[in-house]
Amino acid sequence: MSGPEALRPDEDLASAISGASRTDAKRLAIIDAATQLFIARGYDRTSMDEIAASAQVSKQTVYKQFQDKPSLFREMVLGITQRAEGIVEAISAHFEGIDRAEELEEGLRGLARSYAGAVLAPPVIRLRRLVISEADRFPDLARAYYVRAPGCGLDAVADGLRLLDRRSLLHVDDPPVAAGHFSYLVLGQLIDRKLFDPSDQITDTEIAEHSHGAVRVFIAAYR
Amino acid sequence: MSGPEALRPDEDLASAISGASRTDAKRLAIIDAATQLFIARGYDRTSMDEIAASAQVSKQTVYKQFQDKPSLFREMVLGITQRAEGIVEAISAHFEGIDRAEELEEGLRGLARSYAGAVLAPPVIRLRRLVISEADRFPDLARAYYVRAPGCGLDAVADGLRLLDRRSLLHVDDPPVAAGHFSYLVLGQLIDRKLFDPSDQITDTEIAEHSHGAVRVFIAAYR
DNA sequence: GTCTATAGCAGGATAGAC
DNA sequence: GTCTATCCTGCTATAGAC
Repeated sequence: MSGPEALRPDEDLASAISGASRTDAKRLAIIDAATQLFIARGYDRTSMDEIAASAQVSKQTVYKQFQDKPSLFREMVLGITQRAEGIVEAISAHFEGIDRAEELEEGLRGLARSYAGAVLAPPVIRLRRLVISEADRFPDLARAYYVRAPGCGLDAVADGLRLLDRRSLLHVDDPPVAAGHFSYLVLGQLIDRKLFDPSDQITDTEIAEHSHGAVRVFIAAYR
Repeated sequence: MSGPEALRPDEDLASAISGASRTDAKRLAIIDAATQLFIARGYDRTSMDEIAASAQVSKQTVYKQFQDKPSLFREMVLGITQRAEGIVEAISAHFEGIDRAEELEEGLRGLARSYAGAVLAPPVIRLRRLVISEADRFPDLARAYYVRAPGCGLDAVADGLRLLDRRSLLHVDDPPVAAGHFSYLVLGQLIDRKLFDPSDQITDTEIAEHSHGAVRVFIAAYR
């Protein structure tokens, strides 16, 4: 609501300069605490008391800022999802760096490694599990997340493959389908492992080896 | 515990003949009700009262048969997982039916279709989501499920690919790795869609088209 | 506007009748 | 061994003090 664009007399100077009112700061603290707790403990096992305590705010303040627990959960998930854009840019950058045929295999390997590294990062995979877990209770939220996170990744890969097709480095008739093949060759099994076993620490070496095989298969099919 | 192999004096004749005591029958009814409810509503949102009511048994009987809610959940998941063996046999049968090079592509397509159909069946995918959802609370159970269900599927595919390699229909140096490629080319994206959107009805036609593309990529890499 | 206190309720687990 | 009734805890959400 309020932002740095206006000085309102009911705010003290410090908060006006910092660009956020006290209530906005508390709102952020609440969202932050909710993010940590929901991701770490799940929806049902996180109580509004815990969120308030962790945000160092009273429970009443939480209910002033957010209508109820479902609303807070929605805002948290949708807010965090916007940060997924970083991955998309990284994917595009990798593709654009592939100019010549000799660079193709190593370029795709590098892409696969950073793609997998981003998706398998502990907070990211935990958020994925959380959203999947609550897909029955929040079906619209799960669909929105799918479009914004995995969907955007797939789109970025499709765009990149279209580029490589134009550069005559690959033959890609149907970029979205090919993007699905690439993405799930690279990510499918690793995501599954992490979803079922949160404690499974997938090393960079494993990711690299897995990416190597996945890229080899992909290139064999689309060269 | 008890079964048809022994007549025990503390059971009446009818239950001895039927092979199950009254308590065993109730135990089964409880497991059955728990299966339906846990899969439909999740762990936290299913109460022991509901399970008892659905099994037409008093709550006390539930607690006589099962120590507590976690125990009941564990038995339910491990019990249902054993039925996954049907899929494994179907996979093996498909592979063994592939004898000649002309049959390869269509044979693998048929395999892919029935593999995907089995894994994406609503109760199966819901169980998968349930186990993933509770992976933090029941890590041992999630690992056991992964080994018994997706793991067995992967093993069966690896065995089949080894067979096709021996028959010189494919070149498969590392069957487990190739099985991962095949399985996640076929299943990855569809599982993801269903995990995020339970209401997404994937048609047989979609499965067939997806399988077609996945098998084309796989064969291009492993022929 | 923020905190303390509490209403109201649901669910897991148990005690005691039969 | 099975059912009815109950205890206790923990949670969401709100009312009222300051």
